[in-house]
Amino acid sequence: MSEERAPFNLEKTYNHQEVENRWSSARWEASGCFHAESSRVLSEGKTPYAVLMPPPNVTGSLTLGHVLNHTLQDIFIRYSRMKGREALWLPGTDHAGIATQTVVEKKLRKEGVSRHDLGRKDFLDHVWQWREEYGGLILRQLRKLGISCDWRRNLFTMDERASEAVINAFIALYRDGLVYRGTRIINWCPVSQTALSDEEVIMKPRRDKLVYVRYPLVKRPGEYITIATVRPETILADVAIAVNPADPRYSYLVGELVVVPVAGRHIPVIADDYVDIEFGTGALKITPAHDPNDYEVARRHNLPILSVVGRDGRMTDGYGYAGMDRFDAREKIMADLEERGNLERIEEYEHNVGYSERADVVVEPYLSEQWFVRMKPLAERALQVVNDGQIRFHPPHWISTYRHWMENIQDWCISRQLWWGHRIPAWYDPEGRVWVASSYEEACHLAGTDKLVQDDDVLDTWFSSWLWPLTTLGWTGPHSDNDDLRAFYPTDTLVTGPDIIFFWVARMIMAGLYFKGDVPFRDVYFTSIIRDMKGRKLSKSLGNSPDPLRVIDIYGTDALRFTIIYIAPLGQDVLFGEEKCELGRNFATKLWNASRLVFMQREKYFASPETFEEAYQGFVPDTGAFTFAEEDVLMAKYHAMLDRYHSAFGQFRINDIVRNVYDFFWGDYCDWYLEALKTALSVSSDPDEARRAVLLAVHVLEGTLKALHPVMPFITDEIWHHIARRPEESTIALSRIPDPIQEWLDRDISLSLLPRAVISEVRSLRSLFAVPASSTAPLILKARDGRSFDVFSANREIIAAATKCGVEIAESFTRPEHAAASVVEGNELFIQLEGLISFEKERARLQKEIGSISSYVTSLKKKLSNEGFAANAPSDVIEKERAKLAEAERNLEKLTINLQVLA
RNA sequence: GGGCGAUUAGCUCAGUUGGUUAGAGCGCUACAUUGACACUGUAGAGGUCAGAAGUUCGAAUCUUCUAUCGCCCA
Repeated sequence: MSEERAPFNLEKTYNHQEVENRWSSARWEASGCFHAESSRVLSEGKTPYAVLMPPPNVTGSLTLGHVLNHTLQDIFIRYSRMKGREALWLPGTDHAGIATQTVVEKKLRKEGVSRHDLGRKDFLDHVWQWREEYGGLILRQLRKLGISCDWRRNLFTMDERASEAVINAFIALYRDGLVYRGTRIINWCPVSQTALSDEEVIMKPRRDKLVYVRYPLVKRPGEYITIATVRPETILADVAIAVNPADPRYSYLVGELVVVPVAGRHIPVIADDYVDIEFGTGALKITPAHDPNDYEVARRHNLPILSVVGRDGRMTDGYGYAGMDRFDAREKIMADLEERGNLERIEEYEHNVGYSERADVVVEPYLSEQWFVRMKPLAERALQVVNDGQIRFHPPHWISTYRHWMENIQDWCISRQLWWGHRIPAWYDPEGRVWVASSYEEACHLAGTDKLVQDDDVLDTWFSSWLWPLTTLGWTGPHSDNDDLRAFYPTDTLVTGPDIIFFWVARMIMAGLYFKGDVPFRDVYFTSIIRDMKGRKLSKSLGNSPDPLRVIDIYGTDALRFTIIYIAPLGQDVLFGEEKCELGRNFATKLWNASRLVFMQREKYFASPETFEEAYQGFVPDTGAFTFAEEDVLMAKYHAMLDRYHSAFGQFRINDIVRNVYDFFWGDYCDWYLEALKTALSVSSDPDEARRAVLLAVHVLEGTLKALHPVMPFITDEIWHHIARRPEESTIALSRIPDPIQEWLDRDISLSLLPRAVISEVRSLRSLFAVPASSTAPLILKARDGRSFDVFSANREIIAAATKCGVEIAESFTRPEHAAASVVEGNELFIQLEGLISFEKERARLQKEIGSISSYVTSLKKKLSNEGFAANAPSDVIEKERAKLAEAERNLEKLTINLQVLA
């Protein structure tokens, strides 16, 4: 326990690097302040709050997307912790099957070795070694963000515990008939040489050639059917020509045979509703091995299946193209078709083509035997819980996207022809029968033989990710139970990008319901997509993605966190440019300097830290002790800020939170209150009064620091440690954020706002008449009534300092000559500017002012005399309009008199 | 083709259930540098809220259509 004596004030200038290093995550982590315990929920009755970190890919490095996502999660977690909940943030990383295997293979290739040279076991050793060396990068970078996870619970999807869960989940689904093995056309990546799920295929527009090809009719010499295709190389695998049965152009040909160009085979003309009469020529070639729709047509018509493209994307046909790349074969076959007279014409054609997400090559629809998860039974309940609000989406419009996907869901291809991943727990006996078991021994026992061979394939990485809400809490299979699960499942808020709503969010909901019988989380916050200033997606190839670590070096973590939240409204894309971080940096500097001012005043009026702390400890703001109007305004604005703050959290409007605190602190606290405080202290002759004023300033500063802490954790902890001497290991993160007090919210501060209004008006007039800033002008205030008079009197010095005027508060009416005059809520003010103003100018100004107020009065009168308005508008609205009118008329009258006096 | 979203000041965006003479930040203009802060302060200019029609006493806000842009799914 080191008791560090905090200096009584802050350094002159704010140095974010020094402060952020001092409160680095490492230090927070060392104190264990971010650890959560199930016992505090189960035995001490604390309310749990849990967040699952979407596990970043181990091959990844920090992007702005991570910054936004993790800052949001940290804000939720820190806020909940500061509300007194047992806050658990579960971190981890994802083994990213294809990406990681690709990275390691590339590295080995440089050393001249292929994974096949090494063999499966040695290759996997290399992957693990790579992961040990480089896989921690992303987590180290995340720590720079100051995020407050319980790092003890860090989980990797390939860890033993997580792997056990994956295997047991697979087995349970298999036994329930929800996992099956089947022959299907799947998305094949010829580069990674593995199957992909539909979600791993990115549709991209591509300019291709639509080739019109003539198929001669066997029994009608000289006649032919023309089809249009973008994949002429698959002509070699055609098994039929299909037409729509309702298409009169072709109905007479159904049942006849045509000759496949180049191949020379005879294939039938068939009729099927699937064919679109409008598209191309209305006749469609059927190539079941290379198109999923054609595959279905072929099955309906009992047609054979021919394949001409292999696993590596090269041709495998028997017509002389074998070994050629599929795209080269396409060119060659077009030339050959032309030579043989089968080519009718070629059109330019733009269409969407599927690309492999990782390898970025055109995926090949490929017929093969794979493992699938039957999705329909899982999707029904998963859709239900979102429809009935057991899980809420923020913003809610994502529900429609989710619903649409769930209602049209296809089975999930989960096998991957990779080595890095969870190997499928299925063994084949010599007869080819499959045995699914948790181990070889168990499989032998089931099969009654030890001559078993394990399936070579591994499971899709998302097959482990969909169990994340369970595995992070120690679940290893359907019968798992432990304190963490009991305390923290279901978790509370999931923060993720809408791009993985199907990949991950939907599947976690399915898994949670299926394996645990309950939803995995209550609220899903979908983050904004970050783009560059031109609105383009951030990408490595465009070179338009700023390196967050560099931005942090320049502006500071707090500044980056603040800025990205400030500019990222719920559910909207964000245009980010580094220089926007000036906003956050400037705010951090403002916070620092304002605190320094407050601490300077504290130093002036309190003899020592001890005397201050003693007074501060029992301090409660008391309206009776206020000496100037801004103290009253401050407290009302402060509580209004807290009120909006907490309700914004309830509504997941995180960017409202920062705007709210920013506006309060900069606008009210600094611009108005601190300026008034400086004057009040300088003219005060009562040290007790001065001390009370300083205590209030610190009180509101501390509350604001707490409210800001979830967004700017470093600077707030630093300043908080200067409010009172606190042990080094104590942290603002474990303090409580104040709640608004109703009494302050209800308080009418309209009188206390009068000095502000007068100050603004005088400043505006001074500026309008170009009164030199150096000259002091006499200002006469004529109060509307006794209460206004009292407020002006009590704040005379403050008004004088803020306006650089000698202020006289007049009781009797003495209209001065040579003055600029104005009215503020019925109170008249005159700035004597003899020799300084032109009467012409003042007259013109007054006339303009009177003109605009008159038209305002007219519009208000019109509104109020409208019968419909009187009959339908709520009474408080009518009251408000009446008050506006009365006010405007009063001002109008006084301005008119002023004009008459001038004239 | 289907679905979702956007369109408010030069730029980037707030504007929560309809009740403002429509706001902020940046940029711009003018003024202000020895007491917290130029990463600042004060004042100011700048908008027929994409267009049209409708609902309503009242529309940036609700409805319909149109235009432009973006995303997702065929």
